[in-house]
Amino acid sequence: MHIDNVRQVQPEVLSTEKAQRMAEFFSALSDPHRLKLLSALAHQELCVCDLAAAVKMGESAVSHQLRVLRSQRLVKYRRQGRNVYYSLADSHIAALYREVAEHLEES
Amino acid sequence: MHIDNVRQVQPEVLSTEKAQRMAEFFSALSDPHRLKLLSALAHQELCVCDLAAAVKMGESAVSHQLRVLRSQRLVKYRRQGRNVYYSLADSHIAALYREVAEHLEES
DNA sequence: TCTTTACCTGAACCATTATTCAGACGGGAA
DNA sequence: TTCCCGTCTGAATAATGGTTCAGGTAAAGA
Repeated sequence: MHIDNVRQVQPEVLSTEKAQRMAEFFSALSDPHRLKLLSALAHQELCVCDLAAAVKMGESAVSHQLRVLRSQRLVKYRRQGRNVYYSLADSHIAALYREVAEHLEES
Repeated sequence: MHIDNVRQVQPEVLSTEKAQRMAEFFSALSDPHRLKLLSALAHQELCVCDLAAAVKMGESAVSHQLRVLRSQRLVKYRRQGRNVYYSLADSHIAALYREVAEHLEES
């Protein structure tokens, strides 16, 4: 054990609150079905039933997953008649996607 | 249901394999303790017992979490005598961190 | 060699999360 | 109003993930 190293690093460690918030954000991205939904929405705005058909999931399951994405503000939505149209919330998501894709390409 | 929209989007949807790999990557980042470990390593290289002290976890728990980070190549390590020193694997991690922090700042 | 320190591993237990099903709500059309 | 369609919700079950404990390996020193 090297107490001096520990003391140096301790103030740099993420606070529990920030670590928690960040973990919740990554959790929202840690499911293949949700990533498929996002990749579909990256292309165009879609309503729930179309999303379900595009990624081959039940509509209820899609609705549950969209709630998770909504809770982290990854998607936004608008109601039009009987349909609710979802789309990506902001541009960070696309940048994030590229970063990760790049990391995963490296063998 | 709008079959034309579904047909347009379907080829843009992530393949199951890629979605799976990406989900596993984000899963590795979806735990507050692992994020604390990474934030410590972003500052300097550390051995397991110092990491455990810095983030106030048991050494066994740290070892388990490091295995997850290793499996996604988020960290690398080298043995020196009885100690194993861990550090961040590459520069994408820092960029990723900034992207997410920016997203989370937006209220 | 025997002991100690640092680290890793597997299994058990507990907590969290995903999926499905059934039903409810809300808007539009008859 | 009544019915249908699209969407959401809550509960039950199944699966996944984290922590702890006990034990096991590897390296250094007595």
